Amino acid sequence: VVTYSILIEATCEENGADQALKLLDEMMTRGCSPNVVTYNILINGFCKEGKLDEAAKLLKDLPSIGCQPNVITHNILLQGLCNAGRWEDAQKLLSDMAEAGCSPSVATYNILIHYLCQIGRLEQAIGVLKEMVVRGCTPDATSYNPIIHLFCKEGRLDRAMECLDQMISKGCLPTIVTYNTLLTTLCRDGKVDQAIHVLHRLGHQGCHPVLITYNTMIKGLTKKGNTRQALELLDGMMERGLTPD
RNA sequence: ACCUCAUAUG
Repeated sequence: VVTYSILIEATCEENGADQALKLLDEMMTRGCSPNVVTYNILINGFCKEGKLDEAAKLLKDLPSIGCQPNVITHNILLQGLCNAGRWEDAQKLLSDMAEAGCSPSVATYNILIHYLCQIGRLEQAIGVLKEMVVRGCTPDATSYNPIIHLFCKEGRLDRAMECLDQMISKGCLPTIVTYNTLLTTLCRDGKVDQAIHVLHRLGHQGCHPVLITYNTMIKGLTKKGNTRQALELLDGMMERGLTPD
């Protein structure tokens, strides 16, 4: 079943999910039973092609085929619906999920937060963040990053920095993406000194600057006319084994 | 073997 599932995934990517269904038939003919992973792969294939109704139908039919959908099955469809902006259908899926006794995972909430932030619904996104905690899911950096990004986009750098402090105080480790988001905004706003300060501190949270980090900082410094310090950073990045582009 | 992939520079 693993062999066939891998092949079905590759077929989805190269020839589409409809073609992959033929391979599903073949595996069953040969006496090999697909499992939930096999079906998840197919549902994901349909979603990636925008064939959401096909994906939804397959999910709905699973129990009668003798396969119980799991949280990943639902997350896959949820992501597809969000990408298509079908928020109502996404809500419906969440309630179906609850009804089926399938508990949301961190990824479930992250998909929702990311979507809400993309469409600028900051308050709703924060609502989901709070709800996941109540429901026993611990937010991770993927939960916080889109919210920080939206704060930055809306010119609320203060709230973004607050959010960073909050995640750290709750024991959630920021990633370099978190810092790149903040550094970009600091540099754009001309607050390069503060950016430098943050750059020097991100190592304390287990993060390491990457190429994007340096390009952002160097841009910020040169914009301020501080070419000397920009050149120092160039040396610094090469010392760390990073190749300038 | 399956779901989140988010951040720049130009």
